Amino acid sequence: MNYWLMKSEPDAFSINDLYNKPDQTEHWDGVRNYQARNMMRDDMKPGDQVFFYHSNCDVPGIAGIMEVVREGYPDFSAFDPDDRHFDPKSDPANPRWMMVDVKYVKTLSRIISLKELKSYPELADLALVKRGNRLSIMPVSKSQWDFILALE
DNA sequence: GCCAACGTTGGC
DNA sequence: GCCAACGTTGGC
Repeated sequence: MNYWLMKSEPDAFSINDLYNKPDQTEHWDGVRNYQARNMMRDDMKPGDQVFFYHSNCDVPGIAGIMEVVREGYPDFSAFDPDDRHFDPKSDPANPRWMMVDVKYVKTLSRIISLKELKSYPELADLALVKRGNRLSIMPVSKSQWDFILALE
């Protein structure tokens, strides 16, 4: 099993929004970055555990946990001219962008803030805390995962 | 294949 | 709202 962290702006889609979805499941559409796409296409499998990270908000940090329930498949929002993430270069016959489905697992009892995550030497290698990192999906090691969970 | 221009991300 | 970081685009 693998572990991940996925970012979302809570104004657009938060852990509460996921909680309120039918079956508490949603497709993670709109990712338009090749590195992140490759991880969803090649590496994320049902059963993988994922931190839900709230970005670009008052207190950026880890807000909850979700689980991958469907492996990578074409991101159909790329085919919709009315969608914010429409990409005319993504051909339905040869889709450029992929997504996975995720299911709500739990909301943490508190937000574990970016500021706090940066303060632990144990997490120095976590891509999230590296300067300038903008990846919206990143791998988390088992030891990092366990360490962060123990902070709650 | 280089690289300047441009757009986006996301913390602060 | 600012701006550093950085990915993408497109002219050459």
